[in-house]
Amino acid sequence: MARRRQAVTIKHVAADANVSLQTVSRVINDGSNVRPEMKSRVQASIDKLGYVPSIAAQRMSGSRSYLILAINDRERTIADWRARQGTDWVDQMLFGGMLKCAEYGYRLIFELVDTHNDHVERELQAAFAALQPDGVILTPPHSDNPQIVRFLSEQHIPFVRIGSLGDGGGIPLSMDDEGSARMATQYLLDKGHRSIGFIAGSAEYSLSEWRVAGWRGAMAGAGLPTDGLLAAGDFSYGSGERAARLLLDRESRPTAIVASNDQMALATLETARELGLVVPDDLSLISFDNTPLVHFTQPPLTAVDQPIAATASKAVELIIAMQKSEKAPDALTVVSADLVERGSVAAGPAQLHD
Amino acid sequence: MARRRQAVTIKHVAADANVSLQTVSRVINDGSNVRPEMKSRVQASIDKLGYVPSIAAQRMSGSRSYLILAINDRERTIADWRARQGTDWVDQMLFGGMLKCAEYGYRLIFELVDTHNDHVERELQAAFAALQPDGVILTPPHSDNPQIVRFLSEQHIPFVRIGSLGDGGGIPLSMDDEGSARMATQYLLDKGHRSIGFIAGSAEYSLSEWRVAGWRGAMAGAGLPTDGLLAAGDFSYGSGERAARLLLDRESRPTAIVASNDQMALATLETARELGLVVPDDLSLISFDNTPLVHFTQPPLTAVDQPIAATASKAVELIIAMQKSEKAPDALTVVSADLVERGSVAAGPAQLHD
DNA sequence: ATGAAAGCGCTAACAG
DNA sequence: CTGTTAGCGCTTTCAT
Repeated sequence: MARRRQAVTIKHVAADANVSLQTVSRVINDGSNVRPEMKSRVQASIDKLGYVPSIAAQRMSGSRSYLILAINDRERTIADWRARQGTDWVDQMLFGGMLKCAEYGYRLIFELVDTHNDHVERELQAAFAALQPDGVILTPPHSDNPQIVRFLSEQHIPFVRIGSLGDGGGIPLSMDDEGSARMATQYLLDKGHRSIGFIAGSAEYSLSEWRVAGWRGAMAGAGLPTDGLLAAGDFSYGSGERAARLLLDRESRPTAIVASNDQMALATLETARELGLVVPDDLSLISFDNTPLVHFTQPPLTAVDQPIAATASKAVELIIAMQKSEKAPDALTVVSADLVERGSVAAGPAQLHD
Repeated sequence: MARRRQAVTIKHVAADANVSLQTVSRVINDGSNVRPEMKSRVQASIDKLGYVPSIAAQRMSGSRSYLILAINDRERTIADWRARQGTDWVDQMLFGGMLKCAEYGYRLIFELVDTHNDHVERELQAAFAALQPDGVILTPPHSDNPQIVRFLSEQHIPFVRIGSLGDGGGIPLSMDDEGSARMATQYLLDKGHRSIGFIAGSAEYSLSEWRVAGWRGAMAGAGLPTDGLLAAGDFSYGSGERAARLLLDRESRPTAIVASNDQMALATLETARELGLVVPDDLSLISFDNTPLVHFTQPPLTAVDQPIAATASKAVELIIAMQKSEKAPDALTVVSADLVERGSVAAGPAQLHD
């Protein structure tokens, strides 16, 4: 390969505009301390020559790298890719994160990291040494991984922790899991349901307990008990089956169930069918996440839409803002979720008896 | 932000191993012209210090950037992301491309580019100036965009053109569209079908016509006519509906249909239902792509699996190989596709009359 | 408000 | 086989 050189560099621009390199650099960056007329002259040369700075050179000179690392769980991500069940977490991360990056001239780089791994720090160190990103987006369950959080804190780099309360550094960013679960439960209560089961997600994810808390809160608010209505799951289809069976085999089974993700909702749907229950007539069902499969079930699932794209977009904004201001936002940032009504919820007993 | 420096650089390694920078550099790279004992001494220091080279510095010094650009169509990609129908093209590209990159210490950067845009060249130029990638993966319809191909040729950089025959430069890489369509058609012929309709994809994609050619070839091989059995589509659901109606409203309707992608197959399925036809009893159906939705239809769709991950992986391999060898492979590389049998194909008339 | 000089981490080119 | 030198493109000092 021939030794590649930059086609047009800051030198060309400087020569064309008849100014020093420094002035061009100032115009490219904050633009302070440059007379307006100089600025426009330089800008004209930049446009004329189609100059775009090399991020490698920018990074080399101790400035920004314009790279943001989005770190996801390797095991889970690869499993999802392999399964081809339509889980679109990665897509939505890109949708929100990448497009927002593009607005600011940044690039998003995806990185898969094993949580269950002694070498996490080593892995991260390698990625950092190679890329020197300006910021990092952490997704669950990494957001609460102490090793990762400690490492990032030491780097003195802005990092956003999605689905974490943020103790130990970094910028916490929540999708309002508790509020969403409360909303979904309240929605069922309003429809006349009184006995509402809940299938929890993996305890490895903090958001799992928040969702449980939201459901508990709504039930308590309506003066209803939750005994025997909570079943543990781990986000997998199999765990959803077991949890659904546990809830539905009871003498007085719930008339509605909220599942902590779509896979477990799908399992619940299937289990209900096996038990001869019709959704939504005999059992109302709300799922979490709103991945593509909710469109294709029979009936389509009413679901809490996890605003992944909006959250990723927000994460990028927070990182870029913090890079400039040097300080993190003082409050927890929350991106709220919506409930998408489809066909898996019917009126409950209380409403039917009206 | 404090001025960030590399924690451990080539200098530290050189000092630790008591050799020159150059020797360390040699060990990092090809490793030629270094005595084994030196090499292992240097390697020991590298491991001890956890040294990883900065790609920015490597790029600056005129070497590789270890960055590969995967270019996708902006409009279509964003539409898919927004629709959340489970199209997993991007995921599978990452699955194959990113993991293969990681094996070689490269990174994959996703880039969205508008095909229908006068500024394509400008867009590409900007991405190149900023990142200076070592190679590019082009996906349809960009693979046959003359402006893009010309620009990349001028960059003297290896680039792979997925779904293109490759006139005008670059490394062509095919998913064997013609062969797959022939295989799917032959599969239906073997099942006893004689009247097999075909719904074509957008003419903007070369692969659309290859798929048609495969179908034609199989039909011709069986001595069967294709008159009136070809319907045009553009990969959208709506176009699939129109095409299906055209084929199924005929006096003597086909007993089987091959659709050029899943969305159009889904539309065909729905159209058949509206016409009171049962799939697969009254109509057999094979779709192309094998995106997640095929699992969720009623019945699940028998489909040609587009090996996107394998293709992306191959693309990365080709780029890296070419970077080293300086020369492109002499023949068209083909990644072959499989037919995944599900529930949308039944025996046709010829077999039933046996 | 502008310019000049130094250096980031690495490798190509050239010596030895 | 190994070391030295120069320079990639840019930004940070530091002058003016």
